[in-house]
Amino acid sequence: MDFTSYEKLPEAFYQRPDVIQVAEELVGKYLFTNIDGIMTVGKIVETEAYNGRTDRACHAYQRRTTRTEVMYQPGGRAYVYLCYGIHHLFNVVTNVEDVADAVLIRALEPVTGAEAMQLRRGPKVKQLKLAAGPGALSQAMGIHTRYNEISLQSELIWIAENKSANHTVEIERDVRVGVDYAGEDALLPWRFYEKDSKFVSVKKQNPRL
DNA sequence: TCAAGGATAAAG
DNA sequence: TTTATCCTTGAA
Repeated sequence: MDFTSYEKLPEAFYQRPDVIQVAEELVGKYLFTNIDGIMTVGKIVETEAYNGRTDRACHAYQRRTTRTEVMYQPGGRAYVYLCYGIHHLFNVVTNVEDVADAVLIRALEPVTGAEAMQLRRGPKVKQLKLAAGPGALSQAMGIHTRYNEISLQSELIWIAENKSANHTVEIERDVRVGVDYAGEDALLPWRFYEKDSKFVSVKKQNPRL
């Protein structure tokens, strides 16, 4: 696979003030990991935005603790945390220092290293499900909470765009998954995914969006 | 439908 | 120190 037309997103991409826009623009970009000597690449097909100031669904909402501290760091780092004691969820920190925002990366379409993803996920997992869902995605890509806080300018985990792609992906918008605890903020249309992609984790939940 | 599982944050 | 809860998954 030739990646010469792929360019790593600069810190400035992540440090912009509107996490909603960043989440939307991350759909169609490419997540790379080079972990345990294995390069894996997937096209991002599903994301969610979390806003630390207004959004009850965000871990950093009205709190600055050991866990959420990384979200207060400058954009362009990884926020990886353990969910339900089992799943490592990968987020991208956005916005500037002291302003806590993040984008959850929820699903990928495998591009390179599908065999490695299959090995990490287990033999029974279907192709379409290799990285469909945030926990599955991290397992497929080798992402672990040990990589919390690392820079996305590193050679371990990064995101790139394909400069030679001549079509933009069509993007659908929906409510976020698994945030019922957030009251009315659970109704915000802050999930973005590639229209008609079979690699998305959850189908449309609110048809009016 | 439901159990798995460990870290987190707030309460005691 | 205890306890409820969690940005989920896959097998029943």
